[in-house]
Amino acid sequence: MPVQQQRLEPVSSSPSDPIQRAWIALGRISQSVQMHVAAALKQAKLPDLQWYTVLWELERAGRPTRPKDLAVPLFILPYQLSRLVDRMEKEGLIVRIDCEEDKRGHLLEPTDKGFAMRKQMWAVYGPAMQQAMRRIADPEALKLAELLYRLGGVDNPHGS
Amino acid sequence: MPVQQQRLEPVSSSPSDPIQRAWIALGRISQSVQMHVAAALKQAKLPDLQWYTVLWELERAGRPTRPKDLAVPLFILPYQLSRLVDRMEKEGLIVRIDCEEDKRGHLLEPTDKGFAMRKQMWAVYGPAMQQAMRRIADPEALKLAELLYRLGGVDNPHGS
DNA sequence: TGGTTTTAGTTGCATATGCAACATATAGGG
DNA sequence: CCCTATATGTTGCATATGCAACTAAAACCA
Repeated sequence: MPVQQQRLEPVSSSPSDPIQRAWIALGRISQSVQMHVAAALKQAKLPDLQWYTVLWELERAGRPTRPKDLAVPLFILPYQLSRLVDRMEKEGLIVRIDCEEDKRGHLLEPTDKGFAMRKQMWAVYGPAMQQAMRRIADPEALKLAELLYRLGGVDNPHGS
Repeated sequence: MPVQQQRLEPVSSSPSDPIQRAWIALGRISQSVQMHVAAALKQAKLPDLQWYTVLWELERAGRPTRPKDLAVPLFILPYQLSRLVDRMEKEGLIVRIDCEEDKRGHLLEPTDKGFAMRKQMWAVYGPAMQQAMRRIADPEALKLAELLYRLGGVDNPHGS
């Protein structure tokens, strides 16, 4: 056992009440609004939000993109993305094309059907998001985003 | 088709930029902090956060509780809870006991092992939450919780 | 009371997921 | 150049999940 200890502090302190309240609120409310949008998409017989995000990232990139470059913005593990791409390719929304520079991987690109699907999904997604967020006004929304990004340690989220 | 229209407005408007920013921040940051805590529990070879929440709600209730009364605070569907209870019962953390008043259902109660497990999980969960939330101070956390609850339409969350 | 509707909870089945192991290609170092 | 280490994706298998169909008890109601 250590003979000397610099300070006497609790080894691992319990979160303060405000922190716990924020934590709980974050879990509950994010789940609630996510479910609202997910339900809207399902009711419209459209694919999952994740599919939208893939299509959107590919469209935003504006060129064929490597899975590994998608994995980061999507917060997704490689094997998860691999199967997600499988399903989306099977539905004809994206295609895997050979990558000349690195024969291990490939490039992903939306098909025309993929572009169309993203638009179609946005027609449901947008209004559902609006509805889910209807209780806060724009200035509060900005404040909320700012606090969240500070919490997440993101410095400059305005660019993307 | 309608002969007269009161106003000329887009049928379903796109969310404003601040709303979209808040939406995206909410999704990303909540996922990020949740994953942080989930990883800490997994690394400690402890069960999922959901198990904690079940144990905690049962402990908080202070008496045997019906699944249907848990489903609401847990934001969980009946069939999900049914299987969650299966697994937790198999691990000896909770028990199903017969309900005299309503023979359809039963009551859930933590075992001693269940109580112990909740404490043990909190020893990891608490510090992990602290760590995940370390970037915001208490006053900001309160502001965040307030904004989130307003967004979710919850009036008085201070009680629970 | 007898019949219908609701509520509480479970389950069969198809699909999705996590994890660890795998295949293959590139990069790095003597 | 060869040998090892690392990076990029994929996959077998066990487990978890969503959905719809199901059982059974309670509530309603005529």
